[in-house]
Amino acid sequence: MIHSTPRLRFAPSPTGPLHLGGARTAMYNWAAARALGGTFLLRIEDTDQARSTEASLRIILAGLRWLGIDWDEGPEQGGDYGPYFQMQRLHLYREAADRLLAEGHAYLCYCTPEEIEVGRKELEALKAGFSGYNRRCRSLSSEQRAAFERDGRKPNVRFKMPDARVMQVHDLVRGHVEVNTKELDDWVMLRPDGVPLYNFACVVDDIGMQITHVVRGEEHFLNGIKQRLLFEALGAECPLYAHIPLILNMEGKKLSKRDADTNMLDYRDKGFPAEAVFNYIALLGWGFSGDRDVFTRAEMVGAFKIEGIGKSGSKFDEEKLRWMCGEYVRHWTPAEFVQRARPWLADAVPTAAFTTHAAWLQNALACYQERVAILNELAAKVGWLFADPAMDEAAAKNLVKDPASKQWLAAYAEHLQNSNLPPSWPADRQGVDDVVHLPTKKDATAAACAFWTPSAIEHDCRAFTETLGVKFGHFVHPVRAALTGTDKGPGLFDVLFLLGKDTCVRRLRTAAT
RNA sequence: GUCCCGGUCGUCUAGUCCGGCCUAGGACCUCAGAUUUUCAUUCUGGUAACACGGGUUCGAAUCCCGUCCGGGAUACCA
Repeated sequence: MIHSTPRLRFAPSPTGPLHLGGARTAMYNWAAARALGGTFLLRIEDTDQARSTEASLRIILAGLRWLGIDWDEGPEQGGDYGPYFQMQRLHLYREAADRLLAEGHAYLCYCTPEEIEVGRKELEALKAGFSGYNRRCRSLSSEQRAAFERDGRKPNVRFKMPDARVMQVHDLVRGHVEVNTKELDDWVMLRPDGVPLYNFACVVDDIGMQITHVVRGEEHFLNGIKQRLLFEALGAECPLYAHIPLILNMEGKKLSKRDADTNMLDYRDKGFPAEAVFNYIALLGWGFSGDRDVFTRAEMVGAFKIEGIGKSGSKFDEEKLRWMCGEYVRHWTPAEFVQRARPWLADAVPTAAFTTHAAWLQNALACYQERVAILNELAAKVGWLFADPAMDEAAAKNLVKDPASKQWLAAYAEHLQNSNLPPSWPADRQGVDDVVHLPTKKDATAAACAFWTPSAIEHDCRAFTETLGVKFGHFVHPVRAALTGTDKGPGLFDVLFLLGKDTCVRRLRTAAT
């Protein structure tokens, strides 16, 4: 190991939001740093001035925070190895470039883009395989150089690649790989305006920030070769590299806007639990164990090894992500569920329900905890709790399936009128044991409180259907339709309990007419 | 074109390094059943894979070679 403490980084360029792939890269670096007891830092690669924006940076940082990926050094955090924005480190690149120039590892290139293109075409015509920059400026005489300067040409700084050196490298994920440097260009390190290009800035900073491990997408594999050479030229030891496969869509193509939300914050805003998204992303190329795939961040850190990342590409599966979300939602306590769902309920639930009728609301929402995976699905389901619902098609059908059902409803309305059904929200429900946490504690006994519990209501209802001479199974469907306007949802007696006497009676009578 | 990497159920993967414990395990999806007042949850069970062809070996998903397919790279983007 190069440095005593492992130091890892995530180095996004703020040219767009934090997407799935970036989130995974950040996560693996983060997890490795935490697992190794090292430092995780953020470095902002903002050298693409045309595309970098402040807004993107904010979105990236928010996305990371949302996923629970925290950094020890970087933006809004500081640290001893800053600055952490590349545009604030230009002098460091200039220095390194001068050194490389002086030591003969780099040279000035005066070629115009057009000239480079012409050179490339010529090499291509040779059909010798590799085609790139023809290295014309490598061997410029001082006269030629002076002539270019007189023409007002401003030089790039190019790195001198070895002609045909076989690089034997070890990649933490790919293992032993050999690459011949003849496949590589003399690449540009520094532009005339002093702004560095990716490979150069990356290495100068990895040295400066004492990075020990680099986990990044496989599109950087060849960059890794260029970078190793640069580390060597600069007399520094290079970090351990791990190049991981990309995330693909279900067709095996590059993930696009059509396949998944490209912005992590979209998942947040739709109500995907962050823990679930984190958990799911972790699984894209890494396995917790042979027989478990639900785990906490801490458990991941405990089990994570860079070498354990898979070599084959993985496809993003929305269905499994959705399942994972449900898995997390169901494990929250009812109180937690209310609290976490609240932002998505602003329009669907009256504020008073959260404050003066919190216990009642908690009961009501608890009924949906196993029926919802993504929080934005909730609002559309709970309307019947607060306002007389419109009847959907399936419910309307259930209402008329049996010609006698309207009579049942009318009779049941009368029956409930004289019953111990709890009062309706938002009327005073004092004395009602609203803390039964439906639907998990249906067995609370009727004797325990002044008003009926769901199980007591059911008991009574079964008896009632008998006196009515109707099969219980037939009876419940029209009642559910009348009360909720749909044919799905919580247990019917939870519905009655939550709605209370006045509302139930009113809706039954309305449906009976 | 050239170079690099990969290929286990439809999907994510375990197993591959150190061949036998793999008649290939788990999860999602799907199907069937159970529970049930609906939906959902839960439970039980089923379908489903070592890309193909050659080797090596007593024995190969695991090692070797070839083929095919997929991905990545080949910038004054990162």
